[in-house]
Amino acid sequence: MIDKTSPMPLYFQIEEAIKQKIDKGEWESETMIPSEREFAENYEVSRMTVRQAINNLVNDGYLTRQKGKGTFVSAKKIEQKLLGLTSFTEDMKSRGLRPASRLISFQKTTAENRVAKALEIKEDQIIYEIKRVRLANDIPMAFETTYVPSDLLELNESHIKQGSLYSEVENAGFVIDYATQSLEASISREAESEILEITKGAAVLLIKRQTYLTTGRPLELVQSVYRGDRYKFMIDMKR
Amino acid sequence: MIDKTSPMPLYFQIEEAIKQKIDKGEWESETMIPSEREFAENYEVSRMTVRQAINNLVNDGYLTRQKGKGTFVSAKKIEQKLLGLTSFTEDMKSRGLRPASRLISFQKTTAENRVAKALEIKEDQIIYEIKRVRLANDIPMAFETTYVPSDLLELNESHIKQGSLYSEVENAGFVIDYATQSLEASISREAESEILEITKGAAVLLIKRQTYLTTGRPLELVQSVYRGDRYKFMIDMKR
DNA sequence: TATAACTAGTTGTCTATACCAGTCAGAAAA
DNA sequence: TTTTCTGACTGGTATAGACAACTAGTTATA
Repeated sequence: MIDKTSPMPLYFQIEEAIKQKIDKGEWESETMIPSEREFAENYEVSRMTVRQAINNLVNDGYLTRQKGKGTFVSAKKIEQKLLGLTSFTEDMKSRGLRPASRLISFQKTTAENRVAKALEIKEDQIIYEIKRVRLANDIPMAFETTYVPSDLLELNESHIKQGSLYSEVENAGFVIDYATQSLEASISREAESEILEITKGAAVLLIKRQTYLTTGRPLELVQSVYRGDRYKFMIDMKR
Repeated sequence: MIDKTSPMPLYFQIEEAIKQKIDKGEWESETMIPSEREFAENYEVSRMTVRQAINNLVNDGYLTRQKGKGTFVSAKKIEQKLLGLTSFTEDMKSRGLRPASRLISFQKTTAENRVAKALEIKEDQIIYEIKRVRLANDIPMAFETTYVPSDLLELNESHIKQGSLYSEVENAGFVIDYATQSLEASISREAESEILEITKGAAVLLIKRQTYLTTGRPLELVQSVYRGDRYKFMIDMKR
């Protein structure tokens, strides 16, 4: 499992071995992984070498250490890293609210000019268009429209209904690299007012997000209309 | 400089010592810092301990290593990270607009409850209250109110008019550590409408920012009302 | 029974040492 | 003069061991 004659550093090999077990689901979230001393004995390396491997994985967010207890597999990675940026679900949970979604429509269609530009595709290319109402404690919070190029992923309604779009992205072997987001204040139009259960002309927060893969290709364009009276966008910038 | 009897880990003390030299400007960007072996000898600790300190600073983006050459101070970090978060001026410049300010009022007053809580001071404590209109290409963009505890800094009108508040902070030897920000959509009230030259009831973006020093003390509370029709808040999340 | 002390297991900190792998300048050889 | 080599520097990898700090369960004690 570990090749001491390889030019690859031992700690790196151990790192990959652990990452694989996590990615393959052998070690699930919250699982305690073997202790540093166990690793050291099994792989016949020093404990410090094991620590270097684990340290890197902790820095990358794969693992969490707890003094006196052990080292544990972190919750899913993408959700953590782009927290608040990608996931309505996580955003609401962190505020102590119960998130839910109601699918309004799901269809394949051709990209109109504005969307095509954002997704860097041709105007007549087929895309998925997903419209959802996002709820917190059963109160409508936002109206969200997502656009995804259909040549990237194979999607159907059940994917959207039960799980995260991002787990599908992962399954397809794609990795999200970064996202850009814009926020602006506006006044609700007729269409949104009804769905969000607010009066026409009420304040709304328009959030537009574009997510990019490590390949450089845009994965999605998400446009959300949040209720101004119920939603506050929070952001922390450290050091 | 390093206290071996302290309960603080040695690597942490070394970390802080290096950070200080960087923050104080003693070691500028691109400067090569002493080698790991030098540190070890000077502080009378093992090289591995020095490496742990440096590793953390590399992970935090303060330093970069180059095998065979040395370890170097990274380009300025605070400006990078907090850019667009702290400075209206920089924000506008990056959009190709010409920023300007018009001072509406500058006074010493006592903190009301809400402000006192945010600044973590007592309700009757003296604070500066600075009200400004922020302009971009001579068009009113935002109405900004800043609150700063008066025991932290000595401020007067000319400080505000000519320069940045932040250069005063620096002069006083303080270092900004992090900031939290919230954004929400609302409807303009009478008072702002006039100043921002918009109709009452137009969409506005309320931005509230709290800035904290490395000492843990809040430096300022800033409340801004941005015109919804002219301002879009942009944010990039990488990795 | 309730509390205190112990114990085995965990990660955290630290040492002293060794050798490997790039970098660069100056000495030696062509 | 130009090229090559050598040596002294840098950070990178790895070892073996020690003790501290914390956790949780067990055992001894009041």
